[in-house]
Amino acid sequence: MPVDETDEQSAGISPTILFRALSDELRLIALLLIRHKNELCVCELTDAFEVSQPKVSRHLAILRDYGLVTAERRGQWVYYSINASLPMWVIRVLDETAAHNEALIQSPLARLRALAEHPAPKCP
Amino acid sequence: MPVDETDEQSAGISPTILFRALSDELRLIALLLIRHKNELCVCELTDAFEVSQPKVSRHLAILRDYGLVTAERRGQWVYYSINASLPMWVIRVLDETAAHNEALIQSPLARLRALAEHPAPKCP
DNA sequence: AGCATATATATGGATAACCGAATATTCAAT
DNA sequence: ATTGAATATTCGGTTATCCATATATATGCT
Repeated sequence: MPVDETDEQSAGISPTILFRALSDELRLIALLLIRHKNELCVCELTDAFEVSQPKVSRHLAILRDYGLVTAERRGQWVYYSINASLPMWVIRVLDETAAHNEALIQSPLARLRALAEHPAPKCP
Repeated sequence: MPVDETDEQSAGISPTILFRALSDELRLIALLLIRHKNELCVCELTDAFEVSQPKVSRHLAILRDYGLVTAERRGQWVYYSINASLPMWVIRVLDETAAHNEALIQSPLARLRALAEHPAPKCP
């Protein structure tokens, strides 16, 4: 289990914690997707990754415990966004990573878009 | 437009691997110190961290295996430097981290400087 | 109330990461 | 060749991480 993030906001995240969060591919890509789409709910990410829902939920919980994302419940869905109080350098690390590794998020992003289209997604 | 023709260099490091390398505090600080000082040998880092030599050596081996640093033997010493063929975005991630977390490297850096001074260091 | 959907958590087990201590290797100098 | 210093590697053990499965909670609808 992660860490005790007692402070709700603006806590300068420790670099070691940040990089540990990013060291898992699903967490990294999820973060980049969330940053790219502004917000995403669990079922969208579950579809995007084609993995089990508990797996996505667990990793999102880690990102939340680390203070990287915030969760907002809206109806039956829980939407995750980048924590607005993250220091800018963390955002720059994310964007730098995204900008030079487009292939990373490519297929899950394509799946996200496909779901937004025709096949009547169950999530939104 | 793709940039890498010389595939011997410009080793595109996987973001996941990069962040895993940085997720250990000793490795992260060692990397930042090496970047700051241009090159460092094992005994200097061992003194800077005040930990055992095998521990430093093991972590440097990981950084080397991941392609983040290169090692050059000079006499009895082995000097580690940042891998010159790392993509720029990786360097920017490192510098961004260093610039906004000065406290991280503070004490080992002070110890490095102290060693460069009076007490006749054994390494250099 | 009762059912369906979305999300979260708990459990047990496999694998990986890290560590300290001991041992190897490599080089320089006698 | 032997010694000593610097570095690298191996070994056993502990802890952390990840996973799949099962179950729990929460919301919405009828």
